[in-house]
Amino acid sequence: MANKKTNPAIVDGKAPERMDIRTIARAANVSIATVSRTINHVTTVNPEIAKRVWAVIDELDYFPNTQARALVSGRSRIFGLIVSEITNPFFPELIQGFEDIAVSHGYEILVSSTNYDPKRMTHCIRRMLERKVEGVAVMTFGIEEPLLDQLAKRKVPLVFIDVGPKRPGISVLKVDYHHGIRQGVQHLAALGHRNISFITGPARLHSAQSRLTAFSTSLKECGIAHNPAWVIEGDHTMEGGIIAMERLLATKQMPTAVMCSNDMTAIGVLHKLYRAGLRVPDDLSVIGFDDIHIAEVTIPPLTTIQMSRFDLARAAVTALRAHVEQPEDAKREYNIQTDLIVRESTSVPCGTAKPKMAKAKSTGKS
Amino acid sequence: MANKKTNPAIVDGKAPERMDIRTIARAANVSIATVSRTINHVTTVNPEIAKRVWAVIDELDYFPNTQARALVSGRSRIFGLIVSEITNPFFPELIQGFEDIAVSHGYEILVSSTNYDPKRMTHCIRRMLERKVEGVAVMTFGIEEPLLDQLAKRKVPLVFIDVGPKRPGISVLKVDYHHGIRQGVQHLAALGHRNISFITGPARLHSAQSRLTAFSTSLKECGIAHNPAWVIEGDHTMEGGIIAMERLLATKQMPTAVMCSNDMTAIGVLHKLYRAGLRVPDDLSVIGFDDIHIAEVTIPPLTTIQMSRFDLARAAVTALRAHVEQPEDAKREYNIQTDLIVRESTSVPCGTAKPKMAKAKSTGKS
DNA sequence: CTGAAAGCGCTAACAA
DNA sequence: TTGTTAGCGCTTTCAG
Repeated sequence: MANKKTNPAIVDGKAPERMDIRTIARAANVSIATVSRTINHVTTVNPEIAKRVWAVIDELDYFPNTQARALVSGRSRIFGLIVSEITNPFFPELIQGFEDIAVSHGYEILVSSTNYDPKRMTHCIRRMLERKVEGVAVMTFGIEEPLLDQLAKRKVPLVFIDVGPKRPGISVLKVDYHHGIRQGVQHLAALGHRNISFITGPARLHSAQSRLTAFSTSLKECGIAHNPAWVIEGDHTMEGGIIAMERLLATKQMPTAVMCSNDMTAIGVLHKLYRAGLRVPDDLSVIGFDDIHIAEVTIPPLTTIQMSRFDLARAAVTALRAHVEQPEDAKREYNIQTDLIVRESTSVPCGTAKPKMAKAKSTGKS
Repeated sequence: MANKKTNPAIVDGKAPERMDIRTIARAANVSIATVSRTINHVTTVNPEIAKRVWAVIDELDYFPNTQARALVSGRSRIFGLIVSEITNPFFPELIQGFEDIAVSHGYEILVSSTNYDPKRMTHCIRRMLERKVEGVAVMTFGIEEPLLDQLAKRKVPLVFIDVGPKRPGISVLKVDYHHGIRQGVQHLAALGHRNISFITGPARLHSAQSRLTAFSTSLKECGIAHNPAWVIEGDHTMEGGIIAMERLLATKQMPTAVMCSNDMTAIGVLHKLYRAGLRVPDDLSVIGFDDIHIAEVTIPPLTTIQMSRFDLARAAVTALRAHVEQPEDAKREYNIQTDLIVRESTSVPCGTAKPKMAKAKSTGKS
């Protein structure tokens, strides 16, 4: 009784129940192969016929089954995106860009946040592998080895930030931390600051190290002494910023300015200073890093170093696509710039030019 | 002549190239059906054999191809999650919870933000349909009709916030705005405020309307007059909060307290007041809504009404799973509570005697 | 340029 | 309890 592919819709005259490629083929009076070619814009299809097929597709409101497509073609058209923690505003802004760009190129994205938990990381890699992602952007500012092995073993194209193994299929987004951080230090130096503290990110994160290194290098460039007691370890969270600032307040000699490894830390610092009754920037200047959206409205608005989420997202997608679509001309490295954004959390050192006012009132505004 | 499924790996003695179910079956000396049953924990499999199969699976580091599985079973195990804008901190916190819970039940999630753009919305529905999501949580605080039609037509289970059509396969998360907002108004009233302003969300969003209604109702309950001039339309963004506050500052008679439809608006308000040289809560009390993470460290820390992202996420996943797995006992409605969190942005009205310590769960630290 | 047919890797009857 | 087999909906040779 070999009825070929037995689509009931075809057997009797009733309205097709299953909206599949066969239904379209039948309605357009062509073979499923032709429908497939039409959908995939294969140029050898007779334009007349293609038009007819499209008409049917539109009329019946048909769209191909992605699962089936992926299964047979081996291409899922999904990119994975792993971030440290989605609740840090930096990441949603990055995700947004990544999504927009990926989607505009026909890819879907699978986001997952690891919360710095190796277990989660492993699990999330596994999920991505199961869903057969065609590439993964690891935007965690720090590489976990086991992760890498799992992914590399399956030969999934990867993009990292800052550092990554030099291997085919892997690209790295090189962030020029030094450029922006030097601007920040110079800005502080120009204001007259000589005693500058730095609150780092988690010590094991490579990007946090890079930022710290950029800071001390810049300090040297400005001929400013580097006081190790003023380097406090934070963890890129507000809470970490608060704790770090507490520790800083407890030191013998206070700095006149603080640079933070990211904006969330700076927000924590601002908060702690507020609690301590200290004014920013009158008593202490504060500089952040990232330039997340809310940095514009902190009190006072945060002077910070901008790292473009959009550039990061675009470079990541570009790299991944290159690996998938034209492996030969996939670049190994992409450069990302950073730049100082001066707002109002920086000023001359305490006791310098501006006379202290008795009351903490509004500081200079635009 | 029918070599069965011709897996080259099986033909010769070399290491298997394709890691599929057949490779496992062969290595474990069973049929692929048995492997499939083992993986799916079908109880009729002989424990001895199952053990052997699992051993092989572990050894070869095999995992099933999700695409194939989805294709044949008709179950993608993907839930869609649509949010308004991922860059509003409220949403990442919700996404995080949704992801955690969904993943713990074996579902993957596809997130997309509409940015209040109907075009994006349509496109994103389409993408979800193509990926064959088994359900969609529409966490946009406002329904767009066309969206609904598209999804409903395909009979995809849906979860909405606040309102949604009463139809099988659709659940609604009823947020009890009134409970928390009344607490807020009472808190203000107890402090002595009689002149209270409300900055709304986008007028077309149902949730924004509900919050406003809850506000005016609560006002009446406290016997406070409702002054329409003090109801300003915002848009749930910081910028909107700034603009709304500007308009409020321009009114003839200023209120002594402001309630905001969400925390981002409140943050904008705080910023504008800072700019205007006004102190919070001395000159004006401010209350937010949502209790996003940074509300704890705004300056001053924000008194706000908490709506649990985690409860929302859990209810959404629960509802979706119910529709998929036990349609008969899927609930139509789920209730979400809201509660006042008193911090430091509220105090007695300007000009009143001495501020007294606010009671309730104050989070005053050091 | 178009159609027939062979699977992609897996699940789910149906047999044994 | 286990194995055999027929597809899920689509892409892709390979003929015609």
